[in-house]
Amino acid sequence: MSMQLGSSMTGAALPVFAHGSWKNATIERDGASATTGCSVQFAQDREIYGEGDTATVFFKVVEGVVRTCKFLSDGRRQIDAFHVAGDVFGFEAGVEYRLSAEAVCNCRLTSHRRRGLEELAATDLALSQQLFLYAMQGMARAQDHSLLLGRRSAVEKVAAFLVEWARHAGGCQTIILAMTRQDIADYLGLTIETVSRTLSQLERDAVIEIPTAREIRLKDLAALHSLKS
Amino acid sequence: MSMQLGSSMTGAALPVFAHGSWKNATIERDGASATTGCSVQFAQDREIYGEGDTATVFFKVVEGVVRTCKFLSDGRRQIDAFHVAGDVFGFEAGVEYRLSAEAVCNCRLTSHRRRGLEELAATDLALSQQLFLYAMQGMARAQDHSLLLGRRSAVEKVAAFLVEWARHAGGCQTIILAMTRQDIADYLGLTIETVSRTLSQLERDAVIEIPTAREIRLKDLAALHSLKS
DNA sequence: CGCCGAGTTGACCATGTTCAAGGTGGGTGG
DNA sequence: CCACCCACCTTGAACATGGTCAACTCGGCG
Repeated sequence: MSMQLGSSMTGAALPVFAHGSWKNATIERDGASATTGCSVQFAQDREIYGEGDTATVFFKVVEGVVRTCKFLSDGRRQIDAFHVAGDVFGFEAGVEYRLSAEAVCNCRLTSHRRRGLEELAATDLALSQQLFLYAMQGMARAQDHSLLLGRRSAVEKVAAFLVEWARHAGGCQTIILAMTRQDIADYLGLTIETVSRTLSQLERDAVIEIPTAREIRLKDLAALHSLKS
Repeated sequence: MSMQLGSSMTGAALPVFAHGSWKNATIERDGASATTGCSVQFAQDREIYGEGDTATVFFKVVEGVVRTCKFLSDGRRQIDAFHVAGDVFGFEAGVEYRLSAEAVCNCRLTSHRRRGLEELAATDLALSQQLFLYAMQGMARAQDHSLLLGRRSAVEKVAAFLVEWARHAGGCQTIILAMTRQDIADYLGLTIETVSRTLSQLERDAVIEIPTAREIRLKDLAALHSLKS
């Protein structure tokens, strides 16, 4: 029985522990089911867990898209990240989830008991290192997001989002958005109207094409990259 | 010889590995100097390292304040965090520093060779777990910062900054700012003028008092907390 | 005393938000 | 099959928040 802790953790060239061959480490488990993923499904917009819930399990996306977000008391929402197939989310240092997680579309996930994994990690150095890498990449992602939110204009934000999502979509020219305009807005720290207007403007400028609302064709990738600033 | 990886990592009640007593773990080292901190000093506004530099060492603040930040090509700057005594910064998963680090004021740091630490971590489970905790807390901080930058107004941002910094200042009523208005602005994703205006407004509202520019007396902490929204 | 960098303040402006109206498309029920 | 509905999206106009530009103040230091 084996568990692979996610392509998101091994994709980039990030040699953490230079001496070891931790890369693509696959965690072998002989028999016990403590860390075996249970397959679970969530329908669109279903809450997977809420901020403050006790974090007994974490998840890996098999299929679909998940958003992790925080809410302010008045309902304002900030989406921290969209998680796609292979991504791990909901792994916490503390006892509670620090964010909420919701299914952007119908999703298949595997859930993993945290306790079991931790016990395993305590004896398995490679796994420990993998968890570390997961955390470091999460930090890097959040820091990049801060730069996006703090210092970029609406066009720059939208362009950055499209470029980022194009990678998710496998470098294809036409990207299919799993999320609504509201999701995009809450990810970029904008309103739904500004996102819509900005996309329309980009289409008028012949940088993109929007056949249907959820389908965006990137006509001028170079322009998009320079718009990111 | 021993190294303590920072109060910032052991301060909060964050039981990562529930079975172990990792808390306040002190890394013992017998003899070799690979991970022993060298004491280093940096004058105000000196660069400690730049984004893209090879990350051979990381640092722990002994005295003073350090900012870590990113720059856009046109000079816009986003400060990711201010690091105070006890905080570790500059520990990277990859080969390069992902942010720049600069001394906000005259600083004393200890620098630690990364390679040495990694070799040690490969054999030392407690240290491995501590590094993991460092990364997880860094991720949590960056995520909170994203919420601040994306979904809050100028007053809310400034109020949040003051409350946060009050903790750094040991819960004292009067806080001494090590950083300039420009630093605060770049941390909050605002301009220097907006920060200044917002502080003035808070003073007019009798929430704070500003005896000198770098000294802020928090008169109404409850009001500040509610302004954070 | 005068300079200089940091901070403050004001007037104007631009970007993005708010509020409101209309469009579009997929699904359901007659 | 078509009509209707509803959620999602787009567009417009007025508005507000924060940015820009510029003048001025303050305090430290030669």
